[in-house]
Amino acid sequence: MSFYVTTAIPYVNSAPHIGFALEIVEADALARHHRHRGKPVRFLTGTDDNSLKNVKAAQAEGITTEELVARNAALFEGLRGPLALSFDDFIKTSSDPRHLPGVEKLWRACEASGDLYKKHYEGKYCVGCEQFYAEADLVDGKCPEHGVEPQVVSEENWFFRLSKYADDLKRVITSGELTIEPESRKNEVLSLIDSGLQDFSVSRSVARAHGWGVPVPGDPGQVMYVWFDALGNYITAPGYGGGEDDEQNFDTWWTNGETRAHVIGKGIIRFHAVYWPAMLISAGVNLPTHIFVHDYITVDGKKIGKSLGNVIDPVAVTAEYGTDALRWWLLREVPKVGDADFTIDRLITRANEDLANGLGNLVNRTVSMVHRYRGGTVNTPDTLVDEGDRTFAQTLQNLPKEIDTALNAFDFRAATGAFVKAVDAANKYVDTNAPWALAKGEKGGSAVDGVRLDTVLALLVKACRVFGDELTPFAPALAEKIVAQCGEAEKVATPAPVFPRLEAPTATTEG
RNA sequence: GGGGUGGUAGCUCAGCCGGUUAGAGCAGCGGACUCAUAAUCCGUGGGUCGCGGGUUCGAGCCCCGCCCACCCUACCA
Repeated sequence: MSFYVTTAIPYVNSAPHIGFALEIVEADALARHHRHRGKPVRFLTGTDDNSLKNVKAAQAEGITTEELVARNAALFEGLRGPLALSFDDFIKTSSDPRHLPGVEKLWRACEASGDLYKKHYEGKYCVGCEQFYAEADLVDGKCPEHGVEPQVVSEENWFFRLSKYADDLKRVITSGELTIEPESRKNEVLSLIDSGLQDFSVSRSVARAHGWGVPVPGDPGQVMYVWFDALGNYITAPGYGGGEDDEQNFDTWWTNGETRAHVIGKGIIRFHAVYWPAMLISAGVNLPTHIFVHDYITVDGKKIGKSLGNVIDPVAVTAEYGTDALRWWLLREVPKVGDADFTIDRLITRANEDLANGLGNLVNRTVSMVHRYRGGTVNTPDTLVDEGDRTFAQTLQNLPKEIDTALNAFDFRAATGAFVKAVDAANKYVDTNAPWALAKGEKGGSAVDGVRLDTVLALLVKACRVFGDELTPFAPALAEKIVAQCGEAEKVATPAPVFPRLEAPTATTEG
């Protein structure tokens, strides 16, 4: 019955950008949707604190790693208001008391299965990437990503016996026990598994980690590879490895949960769809049921990068254009497969088109007419006899199901698209039935027109109420305004625009 | 080097298992209406479906090669 959804936990060496906003808004839309449909929902997000990159970033600023992590984690947690997020839990892997015991338990469970072993390892390691590079990958002896010479590292590390799990992984992914969406990503993972899985290092020396990270149980000279501990957050947060109450909580959301979904970006599939399930199988813990992989957001046609100077601060965008506009763009325009290009212009166009002109105007004209022609009172007919009325009523009735279907497939664009289509149908319905003409007819003595006017207005109010309701997962603030505006039972509130058109920024800001 | 994804109207994208004249929205053009946030509604122009072959009665969809963009991953077959 339950729905548990997570985002990846970003490492916090800088402020959140719009790419993470996409991920967390998608997860939020899912959480709100299922909550709205009456399911028990738990939505987790948090920060990956134990990355060596955080140590480096802190050094560069001359502050302690703890300070840096705390400060930047606050920026991520602070997205809650600006993005209207409804997460139930926020875990910080370096300071949350639940995390350490849970990850230790996970480690020991893998160890007990005989899947952790020590091996001598030597290689060229880039601190920026936190990974080893083969000689051939280096460009002029330097890391292709960061342009610096990697360190030569030689040490004994713990390894995880990933090679052992190829068949298990293939089985769970092929059978759908672990669903990977979109399908193309699933195929990608399967071919990745087929290409051969090698054991991977799950620890590093304390020295290389600058003393930062989760100590390996029983081996104080080593700390866990950051991915090992970071992935663990998905189960340590709901209570794995905690006390009795925690374990009960863990059973509710994970072990016995109906849906356990991870929303992640395409760059970290291997960790989530290969390493993580293997670790869980090894530890005897249930697997996630769904992994949804989103692509990236580009800005003005270019990849997001600090060096390019095109980092978009989602908080600044919402301050300028509003939370609903940004959420709406993320959920309405980003395709399920393929990168999406963000521009302020598109954000504005989308919001004005759908939310102001389409939905907002519909609500406004509907409520206004109820006031103008009926003094704010809705007279609902007992039955619908008109063919057009029935068709329209059917459209409204179908909408929730269409949204369900789309969101079950993680297709946000299809879900919001179905919504917009229904709003369009409502605006057409207004014009087709021309309530103003019916009002005229009634004034001229036509009782038939009067009855007809009641019916049309009642259906429109119903439509607006349905829209207010169904909009909740996507644009919660606007949804609430619409619900309030449409009133209850036979009364509607005083008309006032629920979503004023957005103005484009003045051209003087260019260049 | 290997694997993958995308390349469909000016723009953003749909096109399920191959099946009539390839769709939507926006932008453009023309018209209607007045309840409404200069909103809404109707009509309309616009496409060699990246390129070249092939399979088929029939291909945007399948196969082969190539080009472009992006992602993952490696010197292992």
